[in-house]
Order: sequence, then C-alpha cells, then structure tokens
Amino acid sequence: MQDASQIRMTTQRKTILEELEKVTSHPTANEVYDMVRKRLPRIGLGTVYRNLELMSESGMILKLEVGGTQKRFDATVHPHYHIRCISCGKVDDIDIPLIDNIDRNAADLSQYQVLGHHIEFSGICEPCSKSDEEDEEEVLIN
Amino acid sequence: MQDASQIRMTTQRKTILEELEKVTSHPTANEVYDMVRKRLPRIGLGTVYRNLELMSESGMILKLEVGGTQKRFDATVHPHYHIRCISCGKVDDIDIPLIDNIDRNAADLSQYQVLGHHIEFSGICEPCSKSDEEDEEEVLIN
DNA sequence: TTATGTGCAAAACATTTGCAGGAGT
DNA sequence: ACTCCTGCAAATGTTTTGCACATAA
Repeated sequence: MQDASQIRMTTQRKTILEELEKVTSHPTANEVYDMVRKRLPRIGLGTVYRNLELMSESGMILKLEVGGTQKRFDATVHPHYHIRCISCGKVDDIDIPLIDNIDRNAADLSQYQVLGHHIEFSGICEPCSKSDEEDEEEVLIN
Repeated sequence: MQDASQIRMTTQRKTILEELEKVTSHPTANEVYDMVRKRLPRIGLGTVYRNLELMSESGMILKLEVGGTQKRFDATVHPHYHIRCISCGKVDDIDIPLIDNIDRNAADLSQYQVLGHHIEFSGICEPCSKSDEEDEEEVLIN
C-alpha cells in the first residue's frame, strides 16, 4: 500500500476527496469527474483516474469492485457491505453486522492467504421496482 | 430470464459449454475463446461473448461479476462463494456453507427487493506468495 | 530546486453491435 | 422455409499511459 503521508495535497486531489465525501452514492470515475469539473473545469479525466487509484491504494478511499462495467468509489473507508440494483446499477450501503469469523473459515478451506471479504447483495431498488410496474402497464397498453 | 428450451443447440454453443465444463478455473471470455478456438478455429470472439451472455441469462452457466477488469464464467451453477488472488487475478471456489438467513436481514435494512448475495474473499494464492518471496530476494540482490 | 503531478491526446482493453451470409429445427 | 445464429469488422465504453509543462514541498 502507498504511504499517504508522501502524497502531495494538490488542488485536484483535495477537490476529488471533498466531492467524494459529499455523497453517499458510490460514484463511478466518470461521475466523480463530472462533480469535480464544476469546480475545476480544466481537470482531465486521466487525473481523476490516477488520483482515485492512488487514494484507494493509500487507504484514503475505497475502490469498490462490484458487478457492472465500472468501478465505483467510496469515501467511507471502514469495512461494510453493499447492495446493487440489477436494473439501474445503483450501489447502496447495507449496514448489517460484519461477519468477522468467516475469513478464518475460508483460510482453513483454501490454499490462500486470506486478506478479507466483501459481500454484495443484489436486488431491485425502490425507484426501479416502480418503473418496472409502469413498464408492465405499457406492455398491456400496447 | 431466457427460456433455455428455446435456445438452438449450435456447434458453437455446445463447444463453449463443453469446454467450460472441462475446467474449474472460471475463465474470462477471452480465455474461453482461446479454448474453443482449438476446436473451432473460425469462431468469432463476438459469438463467444453473445453465447456466454445468453447461457448465463438462461441459467445454464454462471457469470461472475468479481473484482478485476473482466467478467468470468463458471459451469457450476449452484450457489457458492469465491476467492480471488489480488496478485494474479485467479478465482477459485470456496466451499464454505452458504449463509442463508442473511438476505432477509438485508431486506429488513434496505428499501430493496433483495434477490441474493455473493461473497468474494480476497487473498494471495500459493503460487503468487512464492513468487512474491522471489521478488523480495531480487530486491535484496539488486 | 526537483521530484511529483497535471492536462491533453492517443493507446490499450473489454465488450457490444450491424450486417450479410449460414445453419438449426 | 423461416427464424435464429455466426463471422467479421467496426463501434463503444472504460481505463491507462506518454509526454511536455506546471507546481507543491
């Protein structure tokens, strides 16, 4: 892991971190880019990617390797689980207690040095389940 | 979900499924392509992608949305958990018992209609932990 | 002052898609 | 026959990278 104390606090990095702390929505790199660009219109997408990567390596933020096509980022660094809507791709926190004995369990059953685990629930979020009902109506109408 | 009985059994699909059943390594689409190409040299990568997608929608195979940049595929369709090597990206099965009460737990704590969950352990596989030691030696030598 | 970081653009990857011809049922 | 499927190639979407210039410490 990167040593956070060696990372220069540039305007770009500070802004990315501040914007990420403002939201609970686990934005993608491109969404972070859009948020940050309102304050720093000349920032490059490459800079956003480089910094999200660097900050996640140093433990300042969390990189979520959830399902879907894009990585997502989270300023909440303490371990917690997530739920993803299979319809719209949105990711929310799920605050159930951590299962703390399971890593040892996995270590006993594998040849791996186990470092941790992540649970991803999948489901349908409320807005999507409503628009699904509308879709069904549309089907009936047509 | 697609109805499996309506899917035509083409040579390409049969071969993809057979090759996937031969291995336990959770190959990526490109790895499946390489495996199948030995038997069907003219198959296209697009066909492999289309069929892996179709077969996972119909429940014939499992699409693993694990960490890393690529999706992985598994002919073992019963629910089970996985462990991924953060060094080489390899994915193995972990045969710990399923946690069957946790979905209700998540449903109570969220606005989602919960459909299921997946646990992904992360760790370092045995071959990688050995080559890491070699790397450390190299650092000392240089 | 100097190692690091940035903006920009191009490259690299992973995946999807349009289309004309081919094959399963 | 009549769909559905395939190979091919081009397009799309995401992430990484090379380089000349800028800037935090």
